[in-house]
Formats: sequence, structure tokens, C-alpha cells
Amino acid sequence: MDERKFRILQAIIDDYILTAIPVGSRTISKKYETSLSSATIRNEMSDLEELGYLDQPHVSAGRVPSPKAYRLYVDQLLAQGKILTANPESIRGHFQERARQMEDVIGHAAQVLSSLTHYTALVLSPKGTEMRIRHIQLVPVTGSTALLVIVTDGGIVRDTVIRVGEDMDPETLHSISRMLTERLNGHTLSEARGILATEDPGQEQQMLSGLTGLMEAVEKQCAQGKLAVGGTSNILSFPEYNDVEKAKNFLSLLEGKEQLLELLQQSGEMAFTVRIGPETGIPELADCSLVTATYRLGNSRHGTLGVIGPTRMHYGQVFGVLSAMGEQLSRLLGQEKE
Amino acid sequence: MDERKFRILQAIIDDYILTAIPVGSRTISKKYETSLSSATIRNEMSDLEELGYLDQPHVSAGRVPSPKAYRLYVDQLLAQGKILTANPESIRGHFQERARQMEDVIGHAAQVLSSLTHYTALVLSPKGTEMRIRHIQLVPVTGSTALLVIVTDGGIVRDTVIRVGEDMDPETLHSISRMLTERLNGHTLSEARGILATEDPGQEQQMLSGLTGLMEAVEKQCAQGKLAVGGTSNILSFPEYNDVEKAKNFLSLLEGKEQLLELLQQSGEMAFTVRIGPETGIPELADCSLVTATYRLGNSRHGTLGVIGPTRMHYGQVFGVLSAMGEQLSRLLGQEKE
DNA sequence: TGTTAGCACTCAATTAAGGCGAGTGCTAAC
DNA sequence: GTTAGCACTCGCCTTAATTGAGTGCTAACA
Repeated sequence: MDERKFRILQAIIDDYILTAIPVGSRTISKKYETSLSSATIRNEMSDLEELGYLDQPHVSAGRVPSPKAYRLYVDQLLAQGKILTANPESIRGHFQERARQMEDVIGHAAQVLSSLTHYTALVLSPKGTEMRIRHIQLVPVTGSTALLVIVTDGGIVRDTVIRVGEDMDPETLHSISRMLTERLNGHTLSEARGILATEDPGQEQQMLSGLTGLMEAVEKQCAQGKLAVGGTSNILSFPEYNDVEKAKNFLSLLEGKEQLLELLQQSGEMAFTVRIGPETGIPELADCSLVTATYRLGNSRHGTLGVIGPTRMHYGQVFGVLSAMGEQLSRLLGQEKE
Repeated sequence: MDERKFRILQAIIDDYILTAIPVGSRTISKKYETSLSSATIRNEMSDLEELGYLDQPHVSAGRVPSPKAYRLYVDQLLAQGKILTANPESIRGHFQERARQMEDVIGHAAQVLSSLTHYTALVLSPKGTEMRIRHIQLVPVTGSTALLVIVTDGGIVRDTVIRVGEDMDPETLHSISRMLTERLNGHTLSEARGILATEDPGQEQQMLSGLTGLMEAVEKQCAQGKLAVGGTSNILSFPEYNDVEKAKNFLSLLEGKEQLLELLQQSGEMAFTVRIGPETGIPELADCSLVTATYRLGNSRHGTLGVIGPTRMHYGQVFGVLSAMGEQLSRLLGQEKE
């Protein structure tokens, strides 16, 4: 694979990303490599196909980049590191409103991300279990029920109605709350259960035994962060999804969030993760790419944001927008809650 | 419009709802009105078209019911009142898990509703402003910020980070919370602001003046309930939306929830509201129908649930499922939070 | 040895034409 | 008022012809 082949491959990918139509040798020789004849390009393209970088939809059509080609393209893009971060100002403009609940921010971010990229956007909040408990409060609801509110440094985590004994007046609940807060403050949710289980104070034993089980449930519910999806309909703009059947499969996938969560959580803590077509492991996404990035709140907690589009995605632009948005999210969410 | 015409019209609608292909005179004479010849049916159909109940896609196609026809059909369905409530047991089965946050229930309900009807489902929670305050709690977050948690009989309404003076230790916040709770308990959110504004205790004046403005913001944010959408992709199953462009418009409409909210809030407190095609007032829904129903929590608060499908919707079934689901929702949400 | 011009060939996509068939409207007879 | 009969319409499907973008291969050239 010499340098000229690479240049030609790059030209093919660029052109295909722009037009979505298979690109022929003549196009390259006219628009990109004007010093070479189409016949020469043809020979090179033939080689590139043999190497597995190009596919041919049918014999008399142009060439289409294979997943392997995109992989090379993306790796090279990331390696040279000149990702032009999208104008952070323009993104900040979308967020001028008051900071609100995390879920609102997440949802809003997904919408902005999708409208900036014209792809489908995913934003995943940090895992609840990684958040540190700031305060626990039992709030009386009726005589025999109370609301358990757990406040963490990331905002509210969970509120669940629990049954308490009949004799719990608001003041008793408050003192229990204070006790719990004292004991669990600064710990993560996943630690909390263990602490409650080991330290048994005897006094409110009955009360606490119920809580231990409850913490387990809370922990489980928070094991994965909240997921927001934006720009679902964007995918329909692309000729790849002109087929209604395909579009429906894609949308169904987005509705069942479990699979998406799994997919997003696979991407580690790297700056960018790119999964191209088959690399996603999901048949419905065979001709989609998923680009994810990470944003951080403090040291340990991190969330994920990503974009799903056709494999011929405008990767460069997406990298830029993702990194700018990640920065913005870190600022927004880290800011007031920390 | 004699009785026979009506029977024939009904047969046409039934058949079209089932098949989505224009129905011809012969079909009716063979499947529904076997005692009449196709020619007779033809004459009747011609009359029905003149009356505005039938449309003809083109001269050599069968007839298609007009919105006016569906309107008649639905009105008659509702008038005779024999709505067969779908098996409530089967619906309850989908909800066996522990009661959780209202938003979760709403979202889950939308999913169940869509999977039962195969249409797109909408569930709107009761307006926050109609909920009665049960408890107000200021929870310390950092030295200078606190989380304002308002608990209502419908569960948590809102939590917002607010700035408080540097000197607010947890105990002070708690006593303020207790004071606020005492004063506002039992009132709705919309009343709360007025109460805070008039009764000025002087003591924590500075604190409260901030809160008044805050309550206004909270009230505004809660002016409309939470909206959950389910089964977005279902619409793509119908031949009416085989056109990708149309499908995209529809999906975009669902994404921008403002218009949906408006639409849902128009439907008053009647048991059922049906808006057929043009009656929705939204071009994108020109060949959709929206059926909504109401569920109640207690006396005053009510939420809305609805279904969007093609105008040739299976109205009877939808009525049944909606009423069963409404009942179930009333029970689920009213139950533990009341 | 690499590059280029030329040419035959392939095949999807577009267009045109023809036939089919479902369905109608009208008329005349019952 | 109902029905049988018949001519007519027109969307849809199939088939055939045409077009054109693009390829592979070969031979000539630098």
C-alpha cells in the first residue's frame, strides 16, 4: 500500500461521504488526482479492492469504501490529532437557560447534538452508583409511607416510596435521616449497602433492615445512567435508510434502550471510540457507525455521548462537535452540583 | 340517509380499516350484504359519495371512507356505549413491578399502550400545578447551595439547586423547611406563590424573597405535565406511511413535544376525545387520528393518555384498551402516593 | 515498468408499451 | 327499487428497449 494508493482511497472516501453514490475512476481523475488518467486510477482501485478496502455494489458501478477503509480513514484522522473543535461559543448559546435537573440537561444535550450533526445523538449520564451521597432524607407522605430521597453530588438520584411503621412522626424520620446522612455522606451508592449491612446499631434495627434491601434496589436501578436520545428522525434523511423496513428496524432499536446502553457502556474511557458497521455487533446497525466520546465530572465519574449515523459519516465534523459538547457538558453538570 | 346506506357505509369502513385497500361494490355484496347485488351497492355508494362520506382515489378504484365517515362511525360507536373494556388483567400483568417514580410509570404505560394497540402512544401526567404540596425540604449540597425538593401527593415534583447564604447550616435549612412545609402543606403549587408573597414573616425575609421568585419558576416548569411517547416506530408498519418523507415529518412532530402537548391539552376532561385527520389541525397528521382518554387521580387532578394511528384506526379496540389502561393508571398512581 | 488510450462488455436505472383487472357509471329489463 | 349487462377508465404489473456510467483488458507509448 503505497502513498498514492492511500491518497486515492482517501479521495474515494471523501467523495462517497459527500455524495453517497459509488465513485468511479473518472470522478477521481477529474476531481482529485488530475495528473493521473482514469485508467491508472482504475488499476489502483482494482488493487485497493483486492486489498479489501473497496467494494463494488455491482460490476458496472463505481467503488464504495468498505468498513476496513473507514477504519483506516478514522484511525489516521485520530492519529494526526488535528481535530478542529467546533466553536464552543455556538454550543454554549444553546444552553443559556438556567441549569436544571441532570435529566433535562442530558435530554437537551441530545437534541442539540443531533441538530448540530444531523445524525442521531445519544447522551448517557454518569452511572448513579459512582455518585457520592451528600444527603439522605426521609420525607413523610402519609402516615405509613415515606419518600426516600437520596441526594448525590450529581443531583437527585432516586426517590422511592417506602413503607414505614405507623409510629413514625416527621421528627423521627428527620432524625433517622440525619443519622443516615452522617453515616453515608461521602460514600458511593455501591458502598452504602455494605456499610448499612455491617454496622448494625440495634436501635432502629427494624427500620434499617428494610433500608438495606431498599438500597440494593436503588443501587440496581442506578447501575446504569439515564439515556437520552435525540434526532431519531434524522436517520431518515439518508438514502441508506430510504427503505422503510430498514428504517423501522433502526427505530425499534432506538426504542428498546437496553441494547443501546450496552453499546454505550462498552466504550471505555477513551477520548473517542468509533465502531464502524459490523464492529457494532448489531445487525440493524450493519451500515451505521457509532462514534462516542466521554465527558467527565470530577475525577471518577464520567458519562458518554455519541452519535449514530451512516458509515459514510462526516467523521471529522463529528469528532469536533463531540469534543466541544463534551467539554460543555462537563462544565454544565460539574458546575453547580459539585 | 336511510338505514341501509348506513349499514353499507359501516361495512365499507370496517373493511377498509382491516385491509387499507379501497373497497369496491363487489366486495361489499359478497362479504357483507349478500342479499344485494353489486349494482345496488354501487348505486348506494354513489349516493354516499355525493353525501361526502366516501372518496374515490381515482375513477376505477374502490371507495375510501372520508373523515366525515369516520366521524359518523366513531360517534355512533361512542353513542351506543358498548365499549368492551380490554381485559384489565392482561394490562395489570405488564405492571407487576414495584411502584416507582411517576415518570417511570408514565413511560412504561406509553410502551405498554403502544404494544397493545400497535399504534403510537402518548401518556401525559397530570399538571404539576394541580398537585398538593405535602412537604418541602431544603437539602444542603455545598456550603452555599441547596437543593429545593418539593414533594407532592403525586410524588416528587421538582428539585432545583438554589443559592443560599453562606451561613446556612443543615439545621437552619431544616427549620426553614419545616416552616415552609407547615405553611404550604395542602396547597397547590399555583397557590403557593401567592401565599409566600402575602404572608411575610420578616424573619427569614431575605431567604423567602428568593423563594418566591423560585416558586414562580417551578410553577412555570410544572405548568404542563410530563409527556411520554411510546411505539414511535409503529407508524411505519402502516402502508399510509410507506413514504419516507411523510414518515420523517411524522417523527419530527413527535420529537418536538410542544405541539403534542398542545394537542393533548386541548382534549378536555371527557372520557374520550377523537380527532380525525384534518380535525387535528396539524398538516402532518392529515391522515392520522388521535384518540385520547383521561385518567384521574383523586378529584381534581387528571392526566391524559392517547393513541395516534392512521385514520383507519381500529377505533373500537383502541377505546377498550384506553379505558382499561386509564383505570390501571389511576390505580397505580393514585394508590401509594395519595 | 508504469502510464495511458481505446474498446468491448456489463448491468442498474430509466422509459415506453402493452395487457390485465378491479371497479365504475349507465342503460335497459324485470 | 333491484339487477344484469356492457362499455369504459385507469392504476398496476410485466416486458422490452434504451441509456449511460463504469469496468477490465489489451496494446501502445514514454
